[in-house]
Amino acid sequence: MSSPPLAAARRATITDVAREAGTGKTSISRYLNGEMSVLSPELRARIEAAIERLDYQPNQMARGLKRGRNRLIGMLLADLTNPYTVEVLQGVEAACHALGLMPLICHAANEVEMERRYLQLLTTYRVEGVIVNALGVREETLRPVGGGGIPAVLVDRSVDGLVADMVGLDNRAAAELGTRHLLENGFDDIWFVVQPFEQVSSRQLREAAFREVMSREGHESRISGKGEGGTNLGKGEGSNGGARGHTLVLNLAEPAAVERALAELDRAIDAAGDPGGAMARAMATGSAARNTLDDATSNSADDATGNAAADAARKASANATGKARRIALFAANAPVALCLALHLKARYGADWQARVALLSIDDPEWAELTGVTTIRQPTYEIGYRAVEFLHERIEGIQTTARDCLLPGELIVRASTSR
Amino acid sequence: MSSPPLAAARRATITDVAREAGTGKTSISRYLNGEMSVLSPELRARIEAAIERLDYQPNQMARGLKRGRNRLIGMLLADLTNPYTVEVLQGVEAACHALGLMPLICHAANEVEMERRYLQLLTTYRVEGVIVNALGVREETLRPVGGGGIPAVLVDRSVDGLVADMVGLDNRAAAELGTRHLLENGFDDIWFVVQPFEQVSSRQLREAAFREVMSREGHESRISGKGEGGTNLGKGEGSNGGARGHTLVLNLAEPAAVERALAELDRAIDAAGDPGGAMARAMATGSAARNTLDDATSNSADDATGNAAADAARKASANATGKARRIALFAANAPVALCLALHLKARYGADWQARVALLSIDDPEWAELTGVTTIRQPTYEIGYRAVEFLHERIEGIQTTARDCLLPGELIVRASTSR
DNA sequence: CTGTTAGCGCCTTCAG
DNA sequence: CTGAAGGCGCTAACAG
Repeated sequence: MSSPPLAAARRATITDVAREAGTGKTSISRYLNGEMSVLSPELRARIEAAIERLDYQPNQMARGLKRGRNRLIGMLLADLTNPYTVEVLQGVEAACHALGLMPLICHAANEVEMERRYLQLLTTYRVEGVIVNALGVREETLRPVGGGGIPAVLVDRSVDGLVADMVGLDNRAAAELGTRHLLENGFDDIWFVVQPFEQVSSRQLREAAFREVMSREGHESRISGKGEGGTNLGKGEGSNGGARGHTLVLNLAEPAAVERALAELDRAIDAAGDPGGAMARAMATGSAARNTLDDATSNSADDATGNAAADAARKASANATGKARRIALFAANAPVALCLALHLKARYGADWQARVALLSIDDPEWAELTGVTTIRQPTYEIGYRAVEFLHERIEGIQTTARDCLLPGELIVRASTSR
Repeated sequence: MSSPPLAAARRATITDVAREAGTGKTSISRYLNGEMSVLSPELRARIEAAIERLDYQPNQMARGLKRGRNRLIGMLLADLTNPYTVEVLQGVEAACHALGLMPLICHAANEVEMERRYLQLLTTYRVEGVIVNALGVREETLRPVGGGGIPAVLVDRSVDGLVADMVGLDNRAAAELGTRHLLENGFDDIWFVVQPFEQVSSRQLREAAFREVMSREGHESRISGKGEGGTNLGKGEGSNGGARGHTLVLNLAEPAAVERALAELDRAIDAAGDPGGAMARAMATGSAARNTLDDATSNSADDATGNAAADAARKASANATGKARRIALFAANAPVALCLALHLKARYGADWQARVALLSIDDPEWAELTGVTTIRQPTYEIGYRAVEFLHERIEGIQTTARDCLLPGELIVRASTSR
């Protein structure tokens, strides 16, 4: 009986409520803002009733316009496809919830142009602050943010021109943790695989730390996969510390580059030999590689079932100089790890882990399923802290830019454990 | 030289620009709204300059307040952890982008209370519409939406009290596609595993379709896992069509319930026998089950390496009545599939797929890696269409509530292919 | 305790 | 072509 008409009736305004309650707008406003002590119980009751009757809900836009703060913060995400991002988001949401903030989530989906537009949008909506997980950002694009503009805090990576709080993984420590683990478990060749890192501070730090640890421990290391050929492999066999380090750049945005880099990797793996006899086993059980990714290195004319596998096996046995070298891949993050795993599975069959070990920063849901060793980031806390920082800035704190580096946790799984 | 002061200066308003340009606010407003034909080139140039000089950006809140529309739409998500959700989101973003809408993303994180609060928040921000991927919603909680309230379109599932457009997977067809595939590939026992489906229409439809196809094909089927015991298994062996269907409810929100359900599944699997000799192989290679999930059914005192596996193998051989039955699991969505896969891997070792086949609706990134067969939803399109529908509603279209059912695509992988 | 009076930043008649 | 005036829904001094 009291249900409103079906046509989308205009929402009630504060004026309507005032009229309905037989009072002025001010009292309604006071009620809305919880200034109960200043309202006679009688008036208060009338207001309550009126609000109920009209199903009134205050217009946040108008409130914001008036008081100059709208409790909105922007959350700019580089890539929601990355589980890391979703996890951080959970922390952000929890913190916002606790602090009475409302996050506007903007997903740049790996496009710089989107990033620019969203940033622009956020400022025109007058959010009180932004927390930014930026992709390659030139200072230019986020001029409105940070320093002289609206408060900002960076997540996972810093941006060159911009001074602002930042919270993320302790990349140096994490990379060292992983490298040490691989070294201690006796791997002979360690490939650090990472996306192009010129633009992204966290990748830079991880790569640099990897290289530093390797050399500090007396192992040699070099970079490849950046230019065209990547043929600077196979030289300088005379390593001193035993293990060899190698950085491989994997540009996931460019299929051709990915293919080239993976081909280089394959050559190295084939050259290393087949310690566990994985190839033979894989081919015997019939669960061998179906070569789904175009693989430039395999052009043999074997039967369709396992040509890549057969090819690899041949090379391996031909190459066997005696004892095989144990090889491990250290992925700089989950997307890289996934790409590697998919490729390896396609090339070496379901049993690929017997041949190559995989360790990854980030701990995606499939890691446990696959038995891949990982370094889990404290994602939830990263998100939570970011909002706390931002909140302090919004409240006017004037500290100099802070960095919050949280430690990662090594989760050892079958892939690297003996 | 022209960089603004470091202190966060108050943003310029339309009044500032008018003064700076030596004109009235009206002309600025006209410029902002692209009414160029009504401005003398000279004035227009002055305005342009003033805007540039002041780095002016119109306040969207104020605009919205005035004209009554703010180009904001709400996007209420049940669970961002589910890859399905992220994929749909991509479509939504693309469509919003194309239509000049800005989605406010709200993540309920599987909590009904959050859902209620966000819905409330969205309406107080006067979004022009909402697209809702609801979790268990009582009509009550979204009273402000649909029918008499703000335009809404449902994604993936419908809500009982609410009449609104809805777009999602053609669940009947998808479930039939999967079931048929399993039947045709000669599986003897098919378990349809699904989260509690009373509240969620899509789950209901999938389950019902599964059961219907089974019986239409002349196979029997029954439900279990809903109550306490779930001991209604093992009766009525006399099936007519050969294959047996079974629905298992897996309440992921309750660990105890999960454990019980999985235990029932284990019993069935053990009873079915070991067609491929998977157990023996797994134990031999040393990659056998490390029992990470607490498994209530395994309490043998074997060595720590493979107690569950050994236990299972013993039961299996003891149970072998001659020819083993081939068993397949049909997961109603990705979260269920992941839970099953993790459990099976823990119990039967890395080679678990030789023993049980897994087919899942949804196509998460780990499916390809694991070789699990899936039915991929047209997620991107679902999101895109949802926004299109909503946009039409916002523009005032008056059609009766529409349903858009998109087909799923079967992706056959090793798990079920012979 | 309560109502009146100004705006917040912008858009929209309506006269110049 | 251009500008002045009024108001969107709400809050914040000021008086009563």
